[in-house]
Amino acid sequence: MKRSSRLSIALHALVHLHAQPGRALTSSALSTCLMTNPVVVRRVLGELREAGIVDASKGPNGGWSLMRPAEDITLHQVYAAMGERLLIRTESDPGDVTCAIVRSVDRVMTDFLDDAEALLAARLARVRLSDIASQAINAGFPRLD
Amino acid sequence: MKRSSRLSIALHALVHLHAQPGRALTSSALSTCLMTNPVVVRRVLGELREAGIVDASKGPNGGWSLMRPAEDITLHQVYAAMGERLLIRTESDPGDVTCAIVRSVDRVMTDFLDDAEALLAARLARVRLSDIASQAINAGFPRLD
DNA sequence: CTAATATGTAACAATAAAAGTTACATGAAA
DNA sequence: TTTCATGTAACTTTTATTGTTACATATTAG
Repeated sequence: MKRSSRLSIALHALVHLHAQPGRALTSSALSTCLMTNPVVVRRVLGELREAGIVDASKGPNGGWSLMRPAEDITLHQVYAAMGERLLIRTESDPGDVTCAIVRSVDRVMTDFLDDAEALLAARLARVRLSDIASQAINAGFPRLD
Repeated sequence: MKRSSRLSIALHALVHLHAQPGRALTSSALSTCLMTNPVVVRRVLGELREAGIVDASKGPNGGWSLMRPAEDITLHQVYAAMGERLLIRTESDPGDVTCAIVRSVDRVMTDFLDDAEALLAARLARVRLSDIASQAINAGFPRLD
């Protein structure tokens, strides 16, 4: 699989959990849907568990389930829970800090990105898991383009 | 060096060119300042050359120079010239396209990111190379924090 | 003209980040 | 108490980026 697919995996898993209310889904079952590995699913959902978005139960009939309705789960919560960065941070060589030019480039970029990050966070907060789920249901036709 | 440092390298190089008006700087000289390799500098500045931001001349006394004043070079132009992405694109497994959930997650994220990208582009267009350069000059004291 | 010098670029190596995998300890439930 | 699922460590594989070497091409000074 490609890079930075963790957020995509998380959202995909959450929609599946929402689509199967009442019963818990195992990381093994989810990993089949998501075409990945059970451990990868556990790693991703583990972070969402710490944020109180999902919960896991062990033993027979165990697995993952949502901790609150899809209307109350925003993309921003998911994004924050995973410590993900939507913005690529431009990095300079740490050995280069004595150069005033490098430092000012870094400062300008950092200021810009912090600002942009706040902007994105506000927008992410407006998208709910239920929005994605309803799109998935409406788009039940096999459009492959 | 770290990941996604190309934009940082580009800006750093541009400020150096601006700080030495009149004469061309070689990729070798720049690579020393930027603590990287001449070929890396040529690769990065080569993209800016195609966009008409800098130019390169060969032979003795050759090297790189700005094609227009720093006031007329915006971060957006640099960013666009390099085909860089400030936003990380979340990627799903291509084999997964038959799943309606994956497709709708992708669609929602793509829409969101396209929207955010446009927002960022507009903000980048407001920052000029001269802004960064003047910060570098004002910050001539050795603050290492 | 030619020697010196700089870019342009291909090809390959090294590095680092992300994901995949295996293995097993831990805990819950029937 | 057996079964099943998570939690997590350790390791391997994969991929993206950067670094490096090598050399062809072009330009300019002398």
